[in-house]
Amino acid sequence: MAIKNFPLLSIDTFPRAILHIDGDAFFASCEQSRNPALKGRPVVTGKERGIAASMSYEAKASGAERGMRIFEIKRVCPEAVILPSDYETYSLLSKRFYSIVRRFTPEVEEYGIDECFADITGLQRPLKMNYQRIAQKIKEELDRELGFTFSVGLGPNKTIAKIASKWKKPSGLTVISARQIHLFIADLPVGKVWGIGKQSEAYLNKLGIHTAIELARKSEWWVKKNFTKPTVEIWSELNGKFEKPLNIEEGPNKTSVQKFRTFTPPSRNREFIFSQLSKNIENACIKLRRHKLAAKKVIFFLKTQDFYYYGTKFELSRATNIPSDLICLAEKSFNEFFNPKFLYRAAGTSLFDIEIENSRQLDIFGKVLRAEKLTSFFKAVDVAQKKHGKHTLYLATSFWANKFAQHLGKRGDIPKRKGFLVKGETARRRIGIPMLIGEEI
DNA sequence: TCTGGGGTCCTAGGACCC
DNA sequence: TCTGGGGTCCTAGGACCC
Repeated sequence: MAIKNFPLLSIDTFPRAILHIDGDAFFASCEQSRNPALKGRPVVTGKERGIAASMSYEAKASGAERGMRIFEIKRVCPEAVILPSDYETYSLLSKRFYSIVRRFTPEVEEYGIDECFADITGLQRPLKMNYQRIAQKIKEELDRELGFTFSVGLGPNKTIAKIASKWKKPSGLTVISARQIHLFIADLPVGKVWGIGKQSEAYLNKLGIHTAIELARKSEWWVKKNFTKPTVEIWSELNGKFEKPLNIEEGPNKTSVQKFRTFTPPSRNREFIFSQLSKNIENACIKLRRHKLAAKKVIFFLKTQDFYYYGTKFELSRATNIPSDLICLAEKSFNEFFNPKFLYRAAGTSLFDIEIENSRQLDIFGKVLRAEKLTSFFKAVDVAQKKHGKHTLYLATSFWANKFAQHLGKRGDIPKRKGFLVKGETARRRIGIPMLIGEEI
């Protein structure tokens, strides 16, 4: 099964033609795209937490690196423009990105906010272009319409397409046919291969494997003996096979929703910590409602200053996306996982067993009426928030968390900058009206 | 590097059943 | 019951990704 050194042939066949498309310095590029004055200048995002999340190539050239402290960035690159992350804008551009790729093929996997896979197998004839030309065309449309560059890789499967898109950055277009793979993986450290993490890398090293080609050349028997499914699939794809199908379900096909936030400084104040949890529950529910989903299982958890997690888990009698239900539950169980002796750094919730929202479903106690009322009430809240801004209306239990956020002037409540809105989007204002939700609703 | 915030998938092993 | 073997379902937790 090991690959051999084939001579390079002029005709390369692609049993499957898979693209991996990656936005270059995506967050920073989004900022430059919406504010042309920033083009050509070093831009760094991540101001809100003091750690660089993304940076433009101009900033990278000055020595800025991902994960650096903002004060370090200022030292190595004093002229850098430092901005807070604005995920709403980034995901907006991300959607435009996917839709441009979908002009060419419906087989698109939205893999991350700044990257996707696309299957263009069999499109040469209908598009009257070879695969490389199709890749080129997609790249041109992305670069032009979004106002920044993308790096594209073409290969026989996802693993190789990933290697290809990374080959030349920024603004690269790299083609790796099955018979050229060995040229690209000969010096590639095995830990750089998509899906090989720290653990696997260490284990592979122990077995004497250091480069991707050394793994590719092992026998199937050997790989199956030493590894489980994920690594076996990677091995197979390094040998040019197509093993990992694209997950092309569009939009939100989530299996879980998590909202989690660290607060500084850490706290042992019960009221404050509960309020943080409450706020996260609210936000998780907003996310569910936005996608018309509801969850049947929920975990509430706290993270201590020394990185231990404590939490509790519930299965509900029916799926919900109503925060007051969950907050009630969190309140009742809070003492099970909160210990006033500990210092906490974060609180969060995770919702899973997700279903399509269905408010008509009767709960075992027949509380459907109240549930329906609440559902329509929170629908109205969603509408109001769309109009006035995300953190204008919130539950009273989240009051302290919101106060705290305002005080720090960060997170989620960044006003949209004018001139960058597409139709239907409004600039946001922050008002901040706490409201009480009681049983009487 | 004293450490964000979201996710997905896989596997081992226990519970339970015949 | 002293004695197997086999199946399914579920869960917790690990590993990995951006």
